[in-house]
This record gives sequence, C-alpha cells and structure tokens, in this order.
Amino acid sequence: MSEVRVRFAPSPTGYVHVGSLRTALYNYLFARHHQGRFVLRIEDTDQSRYVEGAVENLLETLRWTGLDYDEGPEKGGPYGPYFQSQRKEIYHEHVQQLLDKDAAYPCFCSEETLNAMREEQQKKGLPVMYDGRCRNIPKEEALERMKSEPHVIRLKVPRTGNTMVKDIIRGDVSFENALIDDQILLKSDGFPTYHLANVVDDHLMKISHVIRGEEWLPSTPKHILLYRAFGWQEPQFAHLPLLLNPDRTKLSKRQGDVAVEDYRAKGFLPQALVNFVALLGWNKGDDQEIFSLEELVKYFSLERVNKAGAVFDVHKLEWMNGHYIRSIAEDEYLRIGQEWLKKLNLDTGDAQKNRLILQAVRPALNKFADLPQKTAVFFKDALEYDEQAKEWLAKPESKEILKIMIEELAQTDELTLESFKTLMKTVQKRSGQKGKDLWMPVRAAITGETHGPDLGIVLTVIGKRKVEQFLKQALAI
RNA sequence: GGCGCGUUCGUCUAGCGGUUUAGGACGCCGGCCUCUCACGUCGGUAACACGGGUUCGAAUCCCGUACGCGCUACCA
Repeated sequence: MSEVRVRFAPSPTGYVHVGSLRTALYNYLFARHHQGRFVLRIEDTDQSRYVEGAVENLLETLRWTGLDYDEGPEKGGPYGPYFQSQRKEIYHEHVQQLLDKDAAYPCFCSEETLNAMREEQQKKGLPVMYDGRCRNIPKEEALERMKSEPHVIRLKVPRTGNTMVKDIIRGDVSFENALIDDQILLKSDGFPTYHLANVVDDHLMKISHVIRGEEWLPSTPKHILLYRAFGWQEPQFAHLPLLLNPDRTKLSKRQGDVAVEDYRAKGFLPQALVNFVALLGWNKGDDQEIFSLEELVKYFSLERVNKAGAVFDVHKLEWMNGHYIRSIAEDEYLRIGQEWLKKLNLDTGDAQKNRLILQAVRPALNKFADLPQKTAVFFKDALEYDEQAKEWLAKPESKEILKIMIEELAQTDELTLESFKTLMKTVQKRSGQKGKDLWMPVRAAITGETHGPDLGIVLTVIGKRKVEQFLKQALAI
C-alpha cells in the first residue's frame, strides 16, 4: 500500500456528534495503524449554518479525546488551507476545468422552476431528479447568460451505463447512471457543494482512503464520476455502519445525548467513550473489550468493521466508564474527582476528607456527575430514616449499642479511621454484639439507611460532633 | 414512490460449510465475598427474520419475501 492518508472532515455545527467521533476515531486508528497521516479538514461551505465558536469547540473536543491529527487547523501542513471556506478560488478553477471539458454546465433554473418540476415528477411517479433542461443550452448562449443571470454549475452525468463503487466494507455496489442526478457542484452564492469540495480537496490533499458514514454511500457514484471527469485516480472507499437510537433510527438529538460534549459534561472519561465507540461496529475478533488507544491502533482494521448499524447503548457505556473510573491510577482518579467536587459544590474544604469521600464512593461511581447522589450520606444535616433503618433502631439491642457508643465517643478526641476501629472493638466487647447486629444499628443511626459506603469513612468524614448528634437523635425515636 | 444498504440473545457482538448442546460483554436473576450497598467473583436467563434452493452437511453460499434503516436539497 502506498502512503496512507485519511481525513476527518466535519462541518462545524457547534458540537461533535458521537457518530462523528466514531468516524474520526476509525480514520485515526487506520492512519496510525498504517503509519499514515491523519488530516483534519473543516467543511464550512454552508454559510447559512455558520455557528460561532464551533471550530474551537471541535478542536477542544478532539484534544480531549486524544485523537491528534497531523495536518489541519492550527497545525498547517503542505496541502492547506484546511478550511474549505478559504479554498474558494481552488474550487472555481476546477469548475472552470470541468466547464472547459464540457463535463459540467451552468443551470439557470429558479427554485420555483425546480419545485414545479419535482411536483410534476412526483405526480407522474417518476424518479425525482433534475431533468437536464439547461444541459442543452448552446455554449455561446450559456456563457453570455452566466455574466448576468444567477446560476449554479451542474455535473453532466452520463445518461447510460453503470457506476461501480468498490467499498472495502460492503464490496461492490453498482448504481445506474440514468438514476444519478446532475449534481450541483457550485452554488449560486459561489460556494461549492459538499460533493465538489470534498472530491477536489481529497484529491489535492492526496487522500488515499475515504472512511465515512454510510449515509454517503448513495452519493459516492457521483463522486467517482467527478474524479473521472477530472481525470483523477479515485481513492478507496469505506462506508461505516450508522450509529442508531434505541428505536433503530439514525442516532439523533431528541432521543438523548448525541454530543461528545454532553458525555464529557456528565463525567465520562475520554478513554471510556473512545473505547466504547470503537466497539460500535468493530471488534478484535476475540473476547477482548477493554482497549487503550494504543491497543486499538495496534489491532484495528477495516476488514473487521461490521456492515449493520449499531444501537448506542448508554447502559453499557456507563458500565465501561465505571470500569475505567476504577482502573485508572488512584492519583489520577483523585485529581479528576477533586475537580468535580469543586464543580459540584461538594468540596469540604478539607483535602483529607475530600480524598476519603472519593475513595469511599469509587466502587459505586459510574460517572462523575453522579457524585452528588453517591456522596449524599456525607453531607446530611438532618436525618430521615427509611423503613429498614427504623426496624433496626427499634430493637432494644440497637439502643444499647448506641448508648455505649455515645459514652465511648465522649472519651475519644476526634474520629479517625483508626480511632473508629478501636471504638467499635470496645462497643463490641461491652454490648456483646458483633457482625451485622453490631454495625447495622450504627449505620442506620448515622445514615438513616441500611446501605452505603464504608462506615469508618462515613463517620470519620462526618466528624465526632455530628455523629454524637445523630446517635442521640436515633436514640430518641 | 425510486435507488441503495442491512437483518445472530433486549443491546454490542464472535461465528467466514462440519471443532456449535451457537461463544463473550452489557442488562436482568441467583450464589459467594462483605456491617450494608457497590466492587469483585461464580452460575443462570436469552438469539441465527421467514421461505425456497445448493450440499452428505448451512447461522455460514445462492434466490425470493418480509421488516428496518439510509439517500433522494443551491445541508453536510
């Protein structure tokens, strides 16, 4: 294989769709696996869709996921500029080439004309496509009218024959030329359409493999025809299966979070998101499911990409994120957790206590946004008891334990993990209770619940004063 | 409507003609661990869309049907 060059070519819509992330990831993995180049190109040819800050957001999101590119915005490269909005002259030159070769033609049809035409076709049950009425305007006349009339440039698609798309994932897919529209290449505002800009840039940027979503498969024959019209060698194509909503429609907003930023904001780790999304349509071929980016690079191949769409299952993502929360280095976990405590107003102001809270909650944490709920026991001022807690506290043996605890607590300076341990030993001896019978009354009294994180940590964080208060309160009910 | 793609447990998937009583993961259910929950661990639950072929033999190859999805813009 000659040099592998692939690209991720998003249009800056304001956020990064998880489907885009998957496309970017596969391109990245393919490039790195083959020691090729990964190019980032911004497809901002639609002025009406311009969104303030979208590019910055895109770059930041890419940075967060760790998918670094070799050429593109802020980095430059030999085939720039990497913003299509800055390449207008290039497209114009190329359109001129097509015009000169008689491979394209100006179309002067108005929106009304086109709408009427489509309605007519619909009514007659004909395929809805441009009927080519501007195709046969004599060249002289067309040239003259171009000077004064608004127009678009269309590709002259052959009326007969077939165009074959050789797809790495799907095999050969054949399209009948007669059913391919005379695609608009240049809009009346002078901007290129996706089709033109994409083909011209992919060629000029020496892209060897076009890896993109399945929604592009139907327009690929148009692209191939364009390459041929220019006299260019076409790249290889690989169309990725779609990411789906639970109802199996194309993954979209409305049915949950689709933006990478949403998942970041909820406290998902980039490693988990990347790992999860990598498995949506690809697998190594054995039972391995947990992969670092490096491992993905090592094992990835387009041959092992699936054909069928994949439902984005947030449940499994949460599980995987929990797995990563538990498996990253402890200091990294504490660092990230600390940031989240601050952000969520859960910072105790005591670094030691923050650390204890984070450690206590780690086994149960699937994403950092769950911190308020998972750490609630540490921050209660008034206690409410659930049914099971009440049952425990109603027992005479429990009351006895609480009384002893209050007495012993009075002789303890401050609660620490160690002093709590010895305290409980003493309570055990004096009360004669052990195991569940010893611990549950304490848990119920201090948390109002019969489940939760390690009691030693809970009491240590809550502190002697509050523990005493809760014990007395529990005794009173 | 037309064109295209797809179809293995609820979900992500393994399987590329016999090694399959169809394997793994999430979820769910149960055991163990444990003061409890969670984690971890062990076990269970659950699928080849349908109908024809081809073949000694098909989840695997071919054809058809059904269903789903995508595209059909001067959006990408």
